[in-house]
Amino acid sequence: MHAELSIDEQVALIRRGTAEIISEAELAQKLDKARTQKRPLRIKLGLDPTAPDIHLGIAVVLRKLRQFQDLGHEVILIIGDFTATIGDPSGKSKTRPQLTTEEVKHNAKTYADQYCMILDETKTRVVFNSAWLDNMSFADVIRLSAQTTVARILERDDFTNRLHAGASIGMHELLYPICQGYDSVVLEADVEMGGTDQKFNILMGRDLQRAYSQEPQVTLLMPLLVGLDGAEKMSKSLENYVGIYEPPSDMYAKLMSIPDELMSTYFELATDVPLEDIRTLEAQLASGHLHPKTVKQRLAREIVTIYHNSNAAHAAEVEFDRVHRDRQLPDDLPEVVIPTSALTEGRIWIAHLMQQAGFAKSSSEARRLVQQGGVRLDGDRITDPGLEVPLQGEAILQVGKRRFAKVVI
RNA sequence: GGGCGGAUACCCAAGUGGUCAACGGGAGCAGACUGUAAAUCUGUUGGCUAAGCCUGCGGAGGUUCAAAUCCUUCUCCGCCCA
Repeated sequence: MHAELSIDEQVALIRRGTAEIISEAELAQKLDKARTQKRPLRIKLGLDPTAPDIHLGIAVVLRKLRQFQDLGHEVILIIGDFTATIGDPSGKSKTRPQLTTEEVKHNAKTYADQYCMILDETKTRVVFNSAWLDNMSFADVIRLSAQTTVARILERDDFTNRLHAGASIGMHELLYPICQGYDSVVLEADVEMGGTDQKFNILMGRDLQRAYSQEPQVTLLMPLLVGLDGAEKMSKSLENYVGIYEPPSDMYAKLMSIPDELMSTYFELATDVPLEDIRTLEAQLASGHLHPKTVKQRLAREIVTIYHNSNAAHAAEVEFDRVHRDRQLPDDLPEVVIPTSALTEGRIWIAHLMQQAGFAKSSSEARRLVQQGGVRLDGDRITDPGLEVPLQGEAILQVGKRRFAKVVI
């Protein structure tokens, strides 16, 4: 697709959004060699099958891989089914739980079903690292371990910090970077991609490749996308993520909730809006020519368009304005059917109604919400936590600003 | 192998016999304000048709009128020495 680009142009394209490339010169060299030898580069990405839902954070890396594919290269996704049983200690302050083989297999399959949303399937190979790691003998492991030193492994921040803080470090965790690095050796990877938290592991791959007389892989690191909370990196477990399979309206609303300061990062990492345009937007925001909300709406539209289409993005925007700006009811309300058995003489306690609708985990919580004025029935605020609601036909239950349900018998 | 210290709610962290459903911070939730957010302010955060009752401070026992607090034991974790 971009095969006519010069090497410099290709490097510039790849550079967008990256946090670090080790090194650009090596990358240019490899790109050049690939062109003259007509051999696509092997771009490696290790995926951790612990959290199988692809979100915008992982998409940052996948989209970069897609650029490589568009330049004619091959992507190898390594499902770390073997290494997941160890648990990558990266960025963790404590030992990760080890997954069972069954859990890993299941998660890995989900990934494989999802990556094609972003990647070009014809240029993607999916491999499981258990294919070679499973079969290593203890002697093999010892030989491999001999390629590095304890001091080298302990250079890693997470380990040093934990050691210092008196936290436990499992022996097996020390082997994690070696396993991942060995993957690169087996695959003879030309480039390994990852988030900045993967720097150490990826660099270990370079060391091991040299030890096995291979040309070391280029290390390409993407920034970790900050999640919706504006503080932590986007991750499933922190529930601050936008999944690429989410419905347009959810995706749109979630994106509108990011702090303003995050907008340009999101534009740069999660959309295809050209860098010059992003700089223009920033300038107009700074000078007050553009309202932050209009810019954020553009962002939300751009992203929804990537994973759905522009019509869906537009519809999501209309919906969002209606619910959040105009405080109207959403278009389609989830319906909650209340069995007649839950009624006493045609009435139901408000707390139980809320629980039925899934808006409160306990009647205590429901009470609190009522007392705090967060509950409305057919638009009227409810103040009495003991209220017995007479139910006939249907009613609109609202809890907080964004949870709605149509209650029917 | 020996010595010492620790485990409290979503997380961090007070509390060392009753006044403790448990200080404080973070985070979450709700309300106000907004631009949808952020920031700010306020309230709230075990359960139960509740001015009451039940469960609860790593697990299991025990002492006591009364235990998160004392004793025994078990599990897990850290530190120091070998």
